[in-house]
Amino acid sequence: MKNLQLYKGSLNTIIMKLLEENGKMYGYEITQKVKAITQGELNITEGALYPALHKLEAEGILDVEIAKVDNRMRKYYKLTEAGTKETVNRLAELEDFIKNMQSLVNPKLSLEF
Amino acid sequence: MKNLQLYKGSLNTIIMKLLEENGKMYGYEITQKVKAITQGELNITEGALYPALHKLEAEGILDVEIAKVDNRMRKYYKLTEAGTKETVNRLAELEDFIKNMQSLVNPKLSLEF
DNA sequence: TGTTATGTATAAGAATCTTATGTATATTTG
DNA sequence: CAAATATACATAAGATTCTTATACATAACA
Repeated sequence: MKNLQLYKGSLNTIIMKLLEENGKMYGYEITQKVKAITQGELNITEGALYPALHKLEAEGILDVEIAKVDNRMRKYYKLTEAGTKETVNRLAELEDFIKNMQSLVNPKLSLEF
Repeated sequence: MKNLQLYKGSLNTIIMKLLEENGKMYGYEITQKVKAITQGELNITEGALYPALHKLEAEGILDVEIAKVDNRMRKYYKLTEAGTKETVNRLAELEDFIKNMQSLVNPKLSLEF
């Protein structure tokens, strides 16, 4: 993941959300999708992505399915049942995180909520 | 910092923002303030806080001033000039980060902006 | 008098990331 | 057509940030 310390710890949540939305994706596709959505601001590095995918697979969050397209290997990942449930939690945690950060950074605004 | 991986990398920004707002604060005060603002959700641990403060001081972001209150030591930290400037950048980065995360997590919503 | 609160500090280890490198095929460009 | 870029996966070394545990010391409370 390129750019900022702030993104530390958010990669798993990003991966899981994208898979929840798109059914299945392969690694390179995830990097391109994130780059597109953030208009080039966030570039996930392979050194961060692939170990993260392998770990999520080992934890039973993701399933993998190997394919060959244009003579090149692709590893499609998708959420397992457990992974789908866990994604709900992660997204709730992310929402709380964002709310807390906004409260910290913009205390006046948070009084209105 | 207790709780979630998500908060990784956000501690420096939190510290700097609180100091920008409150002029000067000491370590323990920061932990209590954060706990109060997040309604107990975010508990900064000493093992994270003190090394972070020392590093920010070494980087010239913070100045320290030692005081003795009720026979107990306090180290008051405040932003240096450079620190004040840097805080503006960090807060802008945090805003971008939050926007990007919201785009990733709620793509439909982001289309409306 | 023991526990909790206040206050700072560090060390060992875990987790996550960057940077660099490696392998391989396909496509584009000069 | 050769070189560069894009596609696609992978890992290893090192940096950074955090958790957990421990340490020291005073004040307040039960």
